[in-house]
Amino acid sequence: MNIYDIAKIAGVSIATVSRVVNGSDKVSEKTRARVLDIIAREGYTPNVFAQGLGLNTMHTVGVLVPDIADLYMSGAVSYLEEQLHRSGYECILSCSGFDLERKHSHVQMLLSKKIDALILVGSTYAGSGISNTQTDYIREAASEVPVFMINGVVSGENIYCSACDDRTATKEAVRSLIAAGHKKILFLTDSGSYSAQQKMKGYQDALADAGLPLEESLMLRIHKNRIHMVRDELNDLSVSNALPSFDAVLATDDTLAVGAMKYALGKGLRIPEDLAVIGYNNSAFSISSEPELTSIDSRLEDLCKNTADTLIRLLSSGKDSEEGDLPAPEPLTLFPCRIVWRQSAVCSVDI
Amino acid sequence: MNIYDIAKIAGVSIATVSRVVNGSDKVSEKTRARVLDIIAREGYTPNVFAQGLGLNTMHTVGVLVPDIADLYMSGAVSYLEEQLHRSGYECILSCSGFDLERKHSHVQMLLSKKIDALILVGSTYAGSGISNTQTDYIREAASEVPVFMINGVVSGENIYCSACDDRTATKEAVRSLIAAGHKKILFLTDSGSYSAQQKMKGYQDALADAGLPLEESLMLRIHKNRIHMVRDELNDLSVSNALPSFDAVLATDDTLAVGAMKYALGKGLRIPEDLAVIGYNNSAFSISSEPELTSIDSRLEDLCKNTADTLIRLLSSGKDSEEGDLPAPEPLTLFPCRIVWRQSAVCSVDI
DNA sequence: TTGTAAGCGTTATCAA
DNA sequence: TTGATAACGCTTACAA
Repeated sequence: MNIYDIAKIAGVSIATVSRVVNGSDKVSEKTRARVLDIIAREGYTPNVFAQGLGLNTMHTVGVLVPDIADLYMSGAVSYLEEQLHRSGYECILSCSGFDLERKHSHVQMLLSKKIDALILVGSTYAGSGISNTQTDYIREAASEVPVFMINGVVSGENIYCSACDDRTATKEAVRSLIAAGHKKILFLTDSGSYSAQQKMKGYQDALADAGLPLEESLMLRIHKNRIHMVRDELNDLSVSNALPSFDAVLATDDTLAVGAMKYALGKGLRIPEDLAVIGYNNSAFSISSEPELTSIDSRLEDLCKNTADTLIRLLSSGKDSEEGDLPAPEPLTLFPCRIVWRQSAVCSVDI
Repeated sequence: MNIYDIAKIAGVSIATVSRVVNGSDKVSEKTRARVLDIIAREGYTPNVFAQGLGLNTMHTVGVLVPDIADLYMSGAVSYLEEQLHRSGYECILSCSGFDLERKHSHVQMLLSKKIDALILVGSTYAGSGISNTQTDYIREAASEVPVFMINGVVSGENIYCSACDDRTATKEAVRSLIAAGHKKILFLTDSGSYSAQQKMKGYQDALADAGLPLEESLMLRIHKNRIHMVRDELNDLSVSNALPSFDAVLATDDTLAVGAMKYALGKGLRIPEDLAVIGYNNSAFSISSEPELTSIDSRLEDLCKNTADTLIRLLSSGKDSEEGDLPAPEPLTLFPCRIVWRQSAVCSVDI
């Protein structure tokens, strides 16, 4: 059942059917009603490939995540999909992992599907910030479609970033740990991404402000972010005397924090008395653990809302252009984080 | 840059370029090399809309989940996406929620995108099994493309289901609880789906086998599956004396189980001495909690592998048809579950 | 081995 | 208000 069939049944031309389908006002009410009727009765839907060929869009957005099984990413996709779907866009989801080459090839594949825009979720796509070569493929992509980054900052034409102020948040959290009397605070991460680096800077800021020394060994990067693997890796380090003593942990992800708590519990330490723990992202893991985890809320929902809003605005500008020419979107929107205090670390400063 | 441009540069016809792109063997090596060279140099990729129009496929699969933020669904999508991507298919992800009307409209929308197949993740799409009207839209969809169900059973032409044997697994788990001396076992669910019903039947089987009475009030369906909401709902019921006393819980999802543990901890109960708890799905929540949660592994990865395999097999049959005509796929593949014993309930039977 | 040309199902321009 | 027709970029018989 295609547009010719409908036209034949209705006794009109395909142009008229097309006008009816697309809600043109240059159709008589009588014709419109009849055609609409037939369309409904025959269950006709326009062929999206043909539409795509003519209009050069299928109203899809590419969404790339390193790992959809991670609560942070799946939360982001959940927010994004909801908003985009409501505006008539569907998501082509792709999972790239953390390897640069695979990220690049996944982006290429998404572009080849003629997506209207590309969303990259997670700071891993921002590279380490050391060199531009790690993010050149993003600028390359941005020459074809607008690119949106969630919690990553990359500069370039047609690239729009939404991130939260990890540096300030981490600094505040560590300041509170220091105020509570902690002296040996372990910074625990599994990543060297832009975001992880910002957090580390915030950690260092707080230490510097308090006049505490910066100990290399207290900034620990481990390899896995699965709870038991984190626990085991800490145990291994401890056994081989490679782990300095510490009385608090600031982890760049809730799973790392829970892993650290498992390690501590195994050692018979009391939380937060012997060891205070602060996680990141305020995920469901922060309330599933025992004691429940103080965690930094990275404002994921707001980042996603902001992203979806500007995406829609950008894609629909130039269309009806009724909208009075809104100002160009910001290349970077930064949201302040919020610390959610629970039992694993208590608040001891005004924030 | 389109096929005409490449043809012109290479001094051949578009048919030849097309043949080169599609790896036809009816091209001389010399021509192929030259064309390939130009394609690479110019960075040409075929327009997928035009390809779609001609071939009536864009190599996409629709993946519908009620809620991608749920660990079960995001785990499923993770496995599926990986397998499908490897076979050259991309996923259009859509989140429908649990409302029948929205499920239907999301399926329609996916079909309108001319997907090659549809995957429905989660037993919610199987309806309650009471009436066929709840699943008619699935059979309707199956008349257009093959439909695959993950952990849901719906009968119909062109519908392929992968599920795990929830009934037997639950029965075994409850049998163990009974053997350990538990008499008042709470069956805790948030769903009336096919899968939840199978689990309830398994629960009832075990009670019947042990000659224990079936108490209506011990089969509790609550409304939310967020940890704190579960805890609070149990607390509310307890306060209003609507909660029977119980010494064990079998929950149809790990989050429910963790919520029940939070409730118990709030009451000062010891786990598993005063209250044994068994969850479902063996998700990361089962190891993030304290004590860690005994949970029934619903074999998600195997369900997804099976689904992706038969999907690929089905879609590529009739193509090269080199494959010696494999047998038709089974309409239902059932996997046995595995119980993963941790601290919240100990194993007291041979399984 | 290569080229010509029809067909895929729309949208949009231009005439009527 | 309507209709005829070109254009979108590809695949694939069929011819050469």
